[in-house]
Parts: sequence; C-alpha cells; structure tokens
Amino acid sequence: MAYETGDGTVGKALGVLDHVASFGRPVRFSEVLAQSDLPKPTLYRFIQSLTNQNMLSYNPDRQTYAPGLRLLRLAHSAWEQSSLAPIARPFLDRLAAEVGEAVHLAQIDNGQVLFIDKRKAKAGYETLAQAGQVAPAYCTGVGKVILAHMGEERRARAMQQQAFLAYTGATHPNAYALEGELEVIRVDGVAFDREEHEAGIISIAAPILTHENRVIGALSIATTTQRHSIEGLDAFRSKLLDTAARIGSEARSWQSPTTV
Amino acid sequence: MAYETGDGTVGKALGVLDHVASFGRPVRFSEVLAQSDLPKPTLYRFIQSLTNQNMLSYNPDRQTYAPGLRLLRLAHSAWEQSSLAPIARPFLDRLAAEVGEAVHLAQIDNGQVLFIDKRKAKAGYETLAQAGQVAPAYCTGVGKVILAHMGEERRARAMQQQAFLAYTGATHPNAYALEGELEVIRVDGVAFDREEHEAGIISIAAPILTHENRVIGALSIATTTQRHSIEGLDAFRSKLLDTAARIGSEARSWQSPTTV
DNA sequence: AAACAGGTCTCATTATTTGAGACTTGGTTT
DNA sequence: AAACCAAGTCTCAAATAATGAGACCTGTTT
Repeated sequence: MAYETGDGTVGKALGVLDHVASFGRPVRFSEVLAQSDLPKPTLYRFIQSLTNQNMLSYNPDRQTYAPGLRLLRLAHSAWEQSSLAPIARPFLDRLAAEVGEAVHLAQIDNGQVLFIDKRKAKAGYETLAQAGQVAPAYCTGVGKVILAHMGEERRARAMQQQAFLAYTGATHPNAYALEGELEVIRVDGVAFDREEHEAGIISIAAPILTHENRVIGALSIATTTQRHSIEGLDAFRSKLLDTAARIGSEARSWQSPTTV
Repeated sequence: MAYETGDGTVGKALGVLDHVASFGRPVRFSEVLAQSDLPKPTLYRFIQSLTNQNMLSYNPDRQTYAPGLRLLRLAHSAWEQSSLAPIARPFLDRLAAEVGEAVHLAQIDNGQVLFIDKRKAKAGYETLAQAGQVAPAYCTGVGKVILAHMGEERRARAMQQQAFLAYTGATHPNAYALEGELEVIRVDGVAFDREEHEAGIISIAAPILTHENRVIGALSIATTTQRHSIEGLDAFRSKLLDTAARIGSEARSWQSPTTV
C-alpha cells in the first residue's frame, strides 16, 4: 500500500492509521508490513506512536492492532460539528415516522459515501448502513445523486476514486455507464439504487443542496424488494425532496467542509 | 495549551487535533493559536496538514476549523474492533428492556470515562451520555467503579488526571475523599452516582471484569431522582451485576487495549 | 540444539520540521 | 480614499527529528 504524500510525517502516520483500519479486523504488525511500502522500523515507529496516542489499540495477547478509542471521542465532536446530522436529525425522525422505511443521511468523504445518520425501518431487516460506515458512491442511491450534482472538477476527482467493482449484476461496470445515469439523475432530481450494491435492497435518494446549489449530502429512503418496487419508492419522491430541501435551507449557515 | 511530547511530530499533530476538538465548536486559527504554545507557522502547518487529511474540516466562509469527517469512518472501525460494544450489544438490549431505564456502557480513555453505547429509557429525559461522549471518572458511577477496580499503578496514573471540579454539591472535592469511596465500592461491588455529575441524575454501576479480574469497562443503569431513589436503584443490583459478569466472560478472548 | 520468523532496537545519515520574521489580504477607522 | 490594523500566509537558513540498513532479541518449530 502506498500512502498519500504531501503532508509530511503527519500524512504518512495517518496513512498507516487508515491502512490498519482498512483491514476491518485486528491485525499483526507483520500483516501491515507486508502490504506497506514503508521500511520495517519506520512502520514500527509509526504504529508505536499511534498506539501511545490511543489512536490504535494493542492487544498484547494476540499481538494485534486495531483503531483506538481516542477516535470515538474525536468522532463525536466531528459528528456534532462537521456533519449535517445535528441539523437533519428532527427531519430524519419525521420522515422515518411518515414513510415507515429506513432513512439514511450521507455525505461524501474522499470519494466514498459516508453514512452520517440513519433511522431503522419498523421491520427488522438491516441494510449495510450505519453511522460512520462507508459505501461506494457509484452504486448507491446517495452516492450517485451526490456525484450527479457535483461541479465538474469535484466530480472528475471523485470519479477517479471509484473502484467499479461489480457487487451485483446491476452494478455500473465503469465510469462511462455511470456518467450516462448521472445525466438522467441531474434532470430527474432523484437517484434510484436498483439493487446495485446489495441484492434485494433498493433506495430512492435526493440531494441536499445549499442555497448556492452546492451538494453537501444526500438523503435516502431504503427498502427491500420484498416490500416495494422502484415504482413504489417513487411514491415517496415528493416527501423525500421536500425533506431534503428543508435540511438544505436549514443548513444555510453551515458550509460544506472541504468535501473532497 | 501544552501538547504531549514523546511521540514526535505525530504526537504534536494529534495534540493539535485534540485541542481543536476540545473547543466543542468550530474555531478560528487565531483562537487556537492564542491557547497554544506552538509558534504561529508551526501551528498553521499542522492545521493545514490535518485539514488536507480530512481530520479537520474548514469552513471558508467563517474561517473556522472543526474535527473532520474522516474521524467518523475511523471511529466506526474503532467501535467495532476495539470496544466492548459489539460484544455487549445484546446484553444491553435485554437489560434496558428489563429495567426500563437508561443503560450505559463505558470504558476508560486517558483517565476519562468514554461512553461506548447506551440505551435510552422509555421516558423522554436525556442524560448527558452519548456514544463517543466523555465524562469525568471521579464523579460518575461508571468512572468510580472502574477506578476502584484498577490495579495500583493504573489507578495512580488515572487519579492524576482527575480535575475534581465541583459539578454539584455532591461531587468529591479531591483525591482523598474519592479514595475513601473507592474502598467502599471495591468491597460492595457496585458504585452509585449520587447526583455528583448532574443534579437530578443518579446511577448504579458495575465493573466489567476479565477472567483475570482486570477491569475493561463498566455498565450502569441511570435514572432521575424523580423516578427512583438510590435505594430504588439498588433493586437492580443483581440484574446489573449479572449482566456485567456475562459481558465480561463473553469478552474473554477480547483483551483490554492499552487502556491507559 | 539449530534454524527460523516475528518483533524490537541502534545509530550515523539524511531529510524534514522548525520558527523568526516578512509579506499579503480583507476589513475597519480616520 | 488613505491609513491602519489584525488575521492569515509564506520564506528560508538553522536545528532537530525522521529515516532505514542491519543487528539483536525471543519465542516457536523442525
């Protein structure tokens, strides 16, 4: 794994942190080393520093590292101060109660969809989404609707970051296929996820725009194919657009924070 | 503000991150500078790097910095991998349903109580606690019960980190007063918060111990003085202790991660 | 008992951080 | 409109801290 350059030691250390987190499970030093282009002692020192700092936690029994608890504290501030969540919260509550389906609030972080908040459907099924969780932009409703409303340069950069893995048969296989749909979404105003990320899960998503029409997030209603068809979801369109618009105007004073 | 030393550039940068987060609101560069012992260009470069890295977000309109969204992604991994939450989740659900009061799961991070998960009471009142939120150890049920069960050296270090601010009239004013209660808690097995942190809020807390009797967290039932007395809370003692013990034994394989 | 692999440490070299100060910018006062 | 001021940004030589080849542990396997 090659770490981002340009921010000196700090950037490299954070690259290591991301790398460890990317495993999704506690990892041994040697596993990280094998995938890293840093020399052994250098990587070792970074991991030591991060562990001292509680950014990583160390399990002495298994000799494994995992993201540390200090991140929870920091993320709490981030959620309160840099995300749409505090503003959107009452709107999510109301929308979720009205439609009786799962509602997701998402923003973009580094080309990926980042779920900021969610409301569960009454029924017990679970989508993959949870606060803090990430998903690809190119095959989710929220991701596509945000991409569609980005400015040229921002979108170009974000498109570079898409992996275009075929999660299901419906997943867009490449940028070209996706660009076509983005055009449609831009005109239509909402995006649909037609089981592109997870079989059996569909959604309708609307952009959250500032008064200057900058996308700062997206709102979606997700359900299963058992409960609704795409046409059925379309019935929520006006409620969804309305809620998204309200959140956008409420967020007037709030400014999209360096949303890459 | 003096930043921790000992972890080189990485430690300093993370100190800056904490510093920004500690304001609890978006801050201007000059505000941070005024409280920092770093020279202007040095602080400036750190903040620039952190912003590039999405660890801080920048609001160009107001020229303010706040913790960034990248932290949410990382915290999600931390929560799943380094905290007791995934293990404890079903136990919390059950306990909360049985007692009908707020249930909190907490661990220690850098001498402070860090809330990892919670269940709301049926009734609408809110305690201060939320996942990712921190509270002082010396005046909360969970904090005191963890301190009481720590080993000597760990406790000594943790006691140094307590501020002993008098939140209410019932707050322990100093280490000496607290040490006395810790002794009692160690014998009794549970700790009570008698409105020491927040007027009107009381709780009963039990430690979560490994098979080697190391404290790795705490579980509490919190309520208001309107609804219960301390004696009323004591009625939950056996349920609470039982649940905490189950979580502890479930966490056998899990090892307390460098819990400072 | 020898070989091995994973992890930790050392230290001279090298590159990076450092920070005084100068510059730029945007807004406010005279 | 000019002068002023404060906040933010940039420059560059000096100083410090990061770097990484390799040696050294330490526990495990053959």
